[in-house]
Order: sequence, then C-alpha cells, then structure tokens
Amino acid sequence: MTAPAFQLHDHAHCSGDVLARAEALTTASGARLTPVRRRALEILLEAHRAMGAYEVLQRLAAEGYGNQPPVAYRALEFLVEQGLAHRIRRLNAFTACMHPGEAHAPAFLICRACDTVAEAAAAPVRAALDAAAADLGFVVERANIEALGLCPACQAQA
Amino acid sequence: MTAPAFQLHDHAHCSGDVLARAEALTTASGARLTPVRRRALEILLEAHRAMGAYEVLQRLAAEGYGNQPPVAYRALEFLVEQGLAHRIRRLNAFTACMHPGEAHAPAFLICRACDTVAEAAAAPVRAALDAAAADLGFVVERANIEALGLCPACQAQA
DNA sequence: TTATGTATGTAATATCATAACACGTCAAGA
DNA sequence: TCTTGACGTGTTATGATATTACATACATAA
Repeated sequence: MTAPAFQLHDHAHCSGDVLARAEALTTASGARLTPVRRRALEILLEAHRAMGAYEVLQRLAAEGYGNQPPVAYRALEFLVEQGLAHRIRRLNAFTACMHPGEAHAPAFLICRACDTVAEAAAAPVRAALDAAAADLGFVVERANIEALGLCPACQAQA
Repeated sequence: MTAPAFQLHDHAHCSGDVLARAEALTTASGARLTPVRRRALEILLEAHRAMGAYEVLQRLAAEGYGNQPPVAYRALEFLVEQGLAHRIRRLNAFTACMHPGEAHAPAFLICRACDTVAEAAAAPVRAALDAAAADLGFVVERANIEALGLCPACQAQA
C-alpha cells in the first residue's frame, strides 16, 4: 500500500464521507447501489489507490460474490458511470472518486516512482481542452487527462 | 478506413513530408530508424488513423518481418519515444505524429461515431495541467490528454 | 579481432476485457 | 393474480492486449 494521495489525512473520515454521499447520489438519480457495487466502491476507498479490475474481483470473490471478471467490470463500470469512480487508462486501473457529485473534470497525477494517484482540480484544464477542440469543430463529451511524473515525496528522495 | 482527420488534405504529401522529417530527427538524435521501425511508421502514416499493435504487426509480418507481438510493440515504443508516434490509451492504439520535432503536448480528439482521431494543439491545455499539478507539488513529465466526443461531420449527421 | 551494446526473432505466458447465455428478483400493467 | 419486461447477477468461454525471457545477429569501436 502506497502513501495516501501526497499527504496524510483522516482516511476513515474521507472514506465514510464519500460512501455516504455515494448512497445519496445514487438513490437520488434512481440508480441502485446494490451490495456488490457498494462493496466494490468500499474496496476502492479502503485501498485509496488505483486497483486493477482483477484485484477488485479477488476481494469481492473472497467475500462470497461471483469470481468471474464480469462481476468486477460491471460493478466498476457502474461506479464510473455514476461518477463514483474513475478509470485510469494508463494503469488499466480504477480509483474511487474523492468528491462525487461535485461537477468536476478530473485530471490524474500518477507518480512514476511510487504509483500513487492524485486527483487534481482540472476545471481550467478542461476549459482549455474544450477551447482547443472547438477550434476544430469538435465537441468534447468526456475527457481523460492523465499526467505521469513525480510526486513531492519522490522528488525529495531524488 | 475512416476519413482523414476531419478534413480533406494532400495525404501523400503530408505522409512523405513527415517521413522525411522523421529520418532527419532520428539521425540527428543518434537514434536509428531501422527498416522495421521505419516501416512501422510508414504503416501508421499510410493508414492515417489509430491502429492497434496487432494490426501493425500483421502488416509487418506480411512483409517478412517477425510475426510475434514484441516486434510490433518494440517498433511502436521506439516511435513513441522519439516523438514520431503517439499512443492512444483509450483505444489501445497508436497513431503517427503529424508534426514531429515541433515541441507539442498533444491532445487527441476521438470521435465516438466514426473513430477518427485528430491531434489538437494543446499547449494551453498542457500549461493548465502543469499549473494544476504544481498546486499539489507534482511535476508533470508526460501527459495523456484524450477527449471523446463528436467530430464536425458526425455532428452534422445527428 | 574481440568485446560491447543494440536490434531482432521467437516461444511462452501474463494481463486485461467482453460476448453470450442462464437464472433470479422485482415492479408495472393486463 | 398472472404475466411480462427490465434489471442485476452468476458463469462459461473466448478474445484482445501486452510482456518476460532467452536466443541470435549485427554494428561499432577498442
């Protein structure tokens, strides 16, 4: 387990808080946060890092859920659609969204040394992207913005 | 084959031009644009769209090169490192860079209807990303910026 | 020529992801 | 009440993507 996103914080708190908001959001939108889905989200929150689908699957299976890939992929896909999790394509992995419900275009900062992933405020980034796309007449619906580099801790070590 | 990046253009010209610059750049940097590597780049340029590694491999194998995955992955990885091609993670695919040598942080605009990929000028996007990262003390080395949406042509159809 | 680094070929395997179908549950409407 | 349809889950099977490890060849410079 790598260090939490670049700084220490009250993990139990942020985790429980997010989970509560996730419940509220899904019921509000008519979606169902079923046991598998809820557990998948909890697993991501507990790990507090990006996890591969098979890794999540393993944990789910250990708790009595199905142990075939679609079980994990479906739960994760649901979470992503609901804005409760994000997919990090560079890592073929998923991570819990730390502030669901708030409108945000996430940008991910991936440390190449310790693999920690942080979610940065990317509204200005998204705005610049929309503008660049508009120049070509392209309309952006979703965007993946992923940066690879060094987190503060790993910079210090080097 | 989908339409070239959102507008018609002299394809043979842009292709040959890029290839010539690729030669110059690699020799200048001490890297070797060997036959497989050169041919992989040509294949990407001819296709003028994002291609999967296995698709490129098939073409290479048909021309007498090795037919195992590493052949394609190594050539493509080389091209990406040299800035002659880009990897589109959302599509698990690669595409030739249309203006190698020019410093640029590419952003890709992927049409979800026709799968065409365009490379947008993303200097402002990258600047915004660097700034957001700096707020967290993170230093960006490489970035993948990929947008999914609708190209002008497909917007017109809808 | 020999040593060294780099490039390529190949086999084997690891990792990631989806299609297709069966079964169960629940709620809306006949 | 019965039926129907939508949704969620489980499972089998397979497809698609990517890498490790090792062998061989080839260039360059000491």
